[in-house]
Order: sequence, then structure tokens, then C-alpha cells
Amino acid sequence: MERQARRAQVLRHAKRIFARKGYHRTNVADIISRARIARGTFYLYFQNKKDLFEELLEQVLTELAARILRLRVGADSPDPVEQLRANLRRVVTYVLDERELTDILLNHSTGFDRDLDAKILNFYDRIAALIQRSLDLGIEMQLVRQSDTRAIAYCILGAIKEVVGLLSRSAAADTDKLVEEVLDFGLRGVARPELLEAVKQSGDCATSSAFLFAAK
Amino acid sequence: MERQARRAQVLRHAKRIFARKGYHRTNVADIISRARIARGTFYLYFQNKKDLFEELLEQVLTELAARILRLRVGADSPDPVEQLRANLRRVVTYVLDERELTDILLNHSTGFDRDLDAKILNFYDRIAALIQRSLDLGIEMQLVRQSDTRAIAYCILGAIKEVVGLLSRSAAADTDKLVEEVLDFGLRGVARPELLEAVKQSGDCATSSAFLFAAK
Amino acid sequence: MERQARRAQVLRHAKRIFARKGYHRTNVADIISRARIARGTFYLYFQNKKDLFEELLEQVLTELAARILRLRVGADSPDPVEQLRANLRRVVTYVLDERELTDILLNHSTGFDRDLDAKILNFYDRIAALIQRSLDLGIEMQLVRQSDTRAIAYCILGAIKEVVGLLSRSAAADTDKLVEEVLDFGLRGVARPELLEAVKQSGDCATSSAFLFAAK
Amino acid sequence: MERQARRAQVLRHAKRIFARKGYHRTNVADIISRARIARGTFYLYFQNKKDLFEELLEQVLTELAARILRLRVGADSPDPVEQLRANLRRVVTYVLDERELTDILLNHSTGFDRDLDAKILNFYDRIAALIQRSLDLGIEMQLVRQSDTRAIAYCILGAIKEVVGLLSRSAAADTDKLVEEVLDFGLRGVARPELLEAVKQSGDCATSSAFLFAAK
DNA sequence: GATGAATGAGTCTTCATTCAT
DNA sequence: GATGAATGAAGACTCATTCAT
Repeated sequence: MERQARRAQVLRHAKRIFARKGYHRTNVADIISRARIARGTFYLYFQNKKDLFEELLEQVLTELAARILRLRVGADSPDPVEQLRANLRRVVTYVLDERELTDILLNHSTGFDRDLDAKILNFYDRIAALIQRSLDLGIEMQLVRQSDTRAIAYCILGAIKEVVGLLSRSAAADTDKLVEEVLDFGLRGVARPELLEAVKQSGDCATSSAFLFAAK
Repeated sequence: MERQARRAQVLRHAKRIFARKGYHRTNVADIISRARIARGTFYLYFQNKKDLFEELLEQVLTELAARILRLRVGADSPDPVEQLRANLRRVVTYVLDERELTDILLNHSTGFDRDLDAKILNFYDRIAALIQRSLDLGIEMQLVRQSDTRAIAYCILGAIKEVVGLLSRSAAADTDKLVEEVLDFGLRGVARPELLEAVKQSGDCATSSAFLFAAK
Repeated sequence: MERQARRAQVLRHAKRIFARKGYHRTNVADIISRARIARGTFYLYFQNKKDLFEELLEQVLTELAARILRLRVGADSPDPVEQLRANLRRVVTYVLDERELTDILLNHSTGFDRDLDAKILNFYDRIAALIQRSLDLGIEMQLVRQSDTRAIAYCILGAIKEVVGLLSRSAAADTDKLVEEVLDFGLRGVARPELLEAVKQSGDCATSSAFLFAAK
Repeated sequence: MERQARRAQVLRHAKRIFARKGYHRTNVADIISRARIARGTFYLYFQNKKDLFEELLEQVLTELAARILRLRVGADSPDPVEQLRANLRRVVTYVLDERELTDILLNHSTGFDRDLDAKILNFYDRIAALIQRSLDLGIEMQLVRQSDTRAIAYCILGAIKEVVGLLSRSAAADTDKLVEEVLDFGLRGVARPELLEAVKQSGDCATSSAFLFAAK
């Protein structure tokens, strides 16, 4: 356990520095001086710099994935929109809590290692696939209009990434409000017009009965 | 060889390599061996590696900016949606034509130099501001529903970035179709529901009379 | 090896090479191959080549300055001439002991760096000022004849530099004798004629009662 | 002659730059841009950078040597001291007229090339030998006291070099006065005391009948 | 386990010189 | 003769990683 604590300590410091300076501008010297360990000690806990970075990256990817639940449909499942909202909220919350970590994912992680680049791309592709599946499901359930769900899935992913990135740069005043806006934008973008009509009459789209999104 | 021709030649080769390997993995040796020039010759035309990279980056940013025209409103202006579509098409066309260059922007350009990072962020912020202004205008014109236009602007920006990035990874079979999908998604996301209703009846949303987006 | 020992080792080797080849002709490769250390090790102890050189230079200047004591006057102070002789001897001894180091100062240190050039000039100016002050004091004490003491101070400085440089090129057979000659030359050059007359009678100028020179 | 004019022009510009920046800090680019000639043209007139520098150096050495005349003794020769004074004046005048050139010799010319270093050392040695011969002659003529004339010769050389160097840094207000001081210092340093006695009585040493110095 | 001195491959950059036009 | 584009050897410096203590 001692070992794990040490590792965690180093990871914590490294995380902060990577977030601030990016992978390339961060050197092992930065990390060990912050973590107050000797050079050799670093290599006792991590194979190399990339390994450490990869671990942090893995951490974000895992945590994010864990926060994006597959949409459940069924009698006793919550309202789909509610599920989407919950997903989005969990993601946003995590980003705000672990801003440094997500910064690493969003801003500093590209173009220095084939494997890692592929890993990140792959992660996003998986998320996009989740979204697409939800959209297809929505179409089946007659909630979502006919469309190229793959393209739309990437649109939605991109929208979320961008907003979340913005959030990570400078937190919004009202996060809940922001979540609603994004959700609303996405839902309207994909919903069958008839539903929106109904919504218009009931006066509130976002909480309307119908919806879809992502999930593991 | 004349100065400009030589410069262009080096830029062309460098572009390809940067696109494939990213800034950090590319070294001057790669560039000069591809361009078949001597080491010193490189420094005859560019101050250093960063300088060359910056020039390429500037090129994409400038070209992209030139392709995104500010929305014109007025009696003899084309249909706003048509303008949006044209913007999007120009961007997509450019990305497909200069895939290597845009690759540099989208995938390999972050985290190695404070100035350049800032320059890119700034570019995107300017695009987002354009979009936001269009949205605000749309609200005024009673085409766009009330919303947090700043947040939505970043959603739209993100959606486009992501789709374009996807495109740059692997060109879509039917680009026009893709443009329509993205446009449709965005418009529906922001349109006042009444308009969509009308659209539904006329059977075609995307070409409907009303819309807005970005501009220089 | 301990830090200081290693540093000293590198300095020792570098000193020899700088003395032989001069600053510009010496490259880091020369130094590390002589010191039998790796490239990186060099930069562990010195910021760069100039830094190392500067340290050596500082060393000579400091050591020399420490060997040139300000002239003391007073009841229980030694004979002024004796003090001058002691100064000169200490300088000469140092030069002979650390021929390589002084070689650096005398022969190989000019024209490659503004700062260092200035530092050396400044050192000599300080020495000249010391000499001048001694001369002024001598005039006050009626030992030294009226003259442009600034000019004469530089004459004396130059004379000593040249002889010391000669010494560093090829040690004299009899150093003590050399010191006497220089001292004698200088003293006669500045002494009031009356004193020399007296000396002539007593048969020995150099050890005559009266004199002065330099000091810290 | 056209050719010679061109050469001279380049030499003139190079001289100025070498004087200001020293050999190493001066690059061919500096020279050609000042001289407004093309890179290749430079090598039409000079074999290489060192060659050009060497030519300038040769120029100073030659000019200086030409200004230091061997002491003539004989019935119709001028007073020896007058000859010394004339030598010194010519040197000082040259230094002041060609400050840039002498700067090169005094400050910027050492430690970058074995041959040139040797050439300079050799020049000074020759001057020292001249002085020594004059001193020996003076002893023979019973004007100069017994001493280690080699050592004294270097003292005198050094004194002159230093004062001249000082002069080249910042011209003295009254050059004639300065020459007298140096001359006076040197003469007193080497003269037989009896002569100074006589001088004391006649009230003016420097112009006294007896003296000696250098020559080709 | 911990340390930190040592390593050396990897890169960038400069600049005197050449040579085709 | 003049030009200036091209050359490439030479050299400085960085930094992830190793290893003896």
C-alpha cells in the first residue's frame, strides 16, 4: 500500500504539470522536483515518462466511460432524456472536478505518440458509436427523425467535446443551465418534428417525455 | 531555383510530413531529406522548424477564415441557409483538398508551443464568436429560438470540427449529403419550433426559407 | 565521485586545454574526452562552455587580486619597497605555479564575448587604479616625482603584464633576479632623482629605504 | 587598378568591423553586407576570412615597424632622445589615425589561429629585440645603467603597448604630454643615475642630451 | 527501496566556402 | 567578373533513461 500511495502522489503531481504544460513541455525533471523524489525513484514506479502519461490518460478515459451509461429502455427505466441529462451531468461534473486530467485529454495529448493518439481516437470512436446506437434506437422508437446517424453522432460528440473543453478552460457560471442548453440543442437537432410540436405546446422541450443518447 | 519556388517546395514537403508525423516527431532531417535540400538550405528559407510550422498553420487558419463568410441579410442577399451551406461546403471542400494541412490543424498542433496554442484557440474563439453573432441575429429576426447563444455557438463549432476531422481521417462517400446532415442538425437545434413545423409540411427543412449562421 | 571533486576534475582538464588552444579552438568534445566524461555530464556541472571558461577566468582574476596587497604605510609597516617586491613575487610565483590559468588570461581570452572582455578590462583598470593611488601616495610622501600618475600607472601595469607574459611563455632562469630588475626599472622610473642619488652612493637602489606601489 | 580599389574598399569595411567585433564575432555576412558585395565576390578578392584578416594584421605590423626607426648614432645624427621621441610619436600618431587597425592588433587578434598568434608574438619579440639592442648600445655609450636588458626591453615594450592600448580605447587630451611622460618614465628607468643628477640640475630630464631606444 | 550522478543518442543551428548561372 | 543559392561539416545543448552505491 505504501507503494500505491507513492505512485498516487507522483501521479497527482504529474497530472497537474501535464495539464499545465502539455506532454512535451513537461520533463521528468519537472515531475520529480514537484513530487520531491529522486530521478531513479521515478523509474521505480513508472517504466518511463510515456507510461506515466498513458496511465493518466487511461484514467480519464476510464472515468469518463464509466460516467456515460448506456441508455436503458423498458417499463421501469427512467425517462430517456433524464438518462441523457444524467450522463451529461456526470461528464461535466467530472470535468470540473478533475479539470487537470481532462485538460490532458482535451488539449495536450496529440501528435507525440502513435499508440496514444490511436487510443484517444478509439475512445472517441467508441463514444460516437454509443451515441449512434442510441440514435438508431431512437429512430426505431419513432423519437428520432431519419438521418445519417453516424454523422449526427459525431456532431453530438463534437458539440459536447467543445463545450466541455470550454468549460475546462473557464468554468461556466451555471453548469446546470449549460447542460440543459446542450441537451436541448442536441435533442432538437435529432428529434422528430412532431415531438417538438408537442413540446412547444407543453411549453418545455428539454424535459419532454422522449429521448435517447448514449450508454456503455 | 527561385526563392519563392524553393520555399514553396520545402513547404509542400514539410506539410506532408507534419501531417503524417506531427510537429514533434518531425525533425529537420526528415524535411530536408524529403525536400532533397541541404541542411543549411533549410535555414536559408526558414528561421527554424517552428517558423516553418507556424507558416503552415497560418496558412490553414487564413484559408479557413477566408472560406467562412459573414452572413449577409438584405433584400438581394441569398437565402441565409444557402449562405450557411455555402460556407460549410467551402470549408469541407478545402479540408478535402488540403487534407494534410487541415490535419496539422486538427490533430498535430497542440501542446508544443504556447504562442501557437494560443493562436489556434484564438482562431476557434473567433469562429465561435461569428457563429454566436449569427445566432443573435437569427433571434432578432425571429428565426432562432431563445437560447444561450454562446454555448450553442460552441456546440455548433464543435460539431463541425468533429465532422470535418472525421472527414479528414476518411473522406465520406457523399460529401454533399454529409454537409446537408450537419446543416440540418444545426438548424433544427436552433430553429424556432414553428419554423420546423412549417418545414415539416413543406417536406424539406434544410432548404427552408429561413436561416443564419456564420460570417467573417 | 563527489560533486566538487568532479567539477574540479573537469575544470582542471579544461584549464589545460583552454591554455593550449584558446577559447574558440577548444570545443566541448575536447574537454569531455580529456576529462573522460560524457557529454551530458559536462552540462551537469556547467551551464555551457562559456560558463566554464568564465569560472576559470574568475579564478585567475581573484587569485591575482588576492596576491596584490594594498600598500601599508605607518610606523610598523614593512618598508614600502619590500611590500612592492612581495606583491610582485606573489604574482610571479602564481603565474609560474598556474601557468595554464594565467595563459588563459594573458593570451586566449579576448574578443569572443563582450561581457568577458569587459570583465578583464575592468580588472586591469582596477589594478591600474591601485598603482596610481600608490603613486599619488608616494608623491605626497615626497618619494615619487611629480608626473601624470595615471599614465605612469598604465606603464607600470603594462611592464609587469609583458614580463609576466614572457615568463608564462618560458620561465626565466632566475625569477628573483627578474623581479628585482622589474622593480628597479619601475622605481627608478618614478622616484624623485634625489633619492636615486642617495641610492647611488649607498650602492643599492632596490632595497633603498623608500617606496611604494600597489595594493588591494 | 579597378581590382585594387575593390579590394581596398572591402578591406576598409572589414577593418572597421573586425575592430568593433573582433575576429570571431565578425562573419563574412557582416563584411559583405557592409561592403555591398555579393558573397561570391568576397572570395574573388580574398582566399578566405582568415586571409583577409591576416592582410589587415600584416598592414598594422608593417606600418608600425615602419614607424619605429633604428637608433642612429654618429656625429650628424639627431640627439638619441629626440629619435626615441620621434619613434614614439609616430607610433602614437599612427594608432590614433588608424585606431581601428591597431584595435585589431591590441584587442581582437589572439587565440584563433596558431599562425597569426605566432606572427604577432614574433612581431613583438622583434620590437623587444630592437629595444634591447638600443639598451645594450646605451650601456656601451655609458648612458644606460647595467641591467638585464632583455627583461627591461620587455618592460618598455609592455609599458608602451599598455599606454597605446589605453589611447586606442579613449584618446588622451594631450598626446604630446603623454608621449613625454612615457618617454620620461622609460628613460629614468634605464638611465645611469649620474645622468639624472645632471638633469636635475639642468631642470629638464626628458630633453637631456643623452639617449637611446629602438630601430628597425 | 531510494538515490542522483552519469550517460549519449538525438536535434537544432551556424557559417565559411563553393559553384552554376 | 559578379552573383547568391546551395552546401554540409562542425558544434552546442537537452533530456529520457540507466546503474552503481
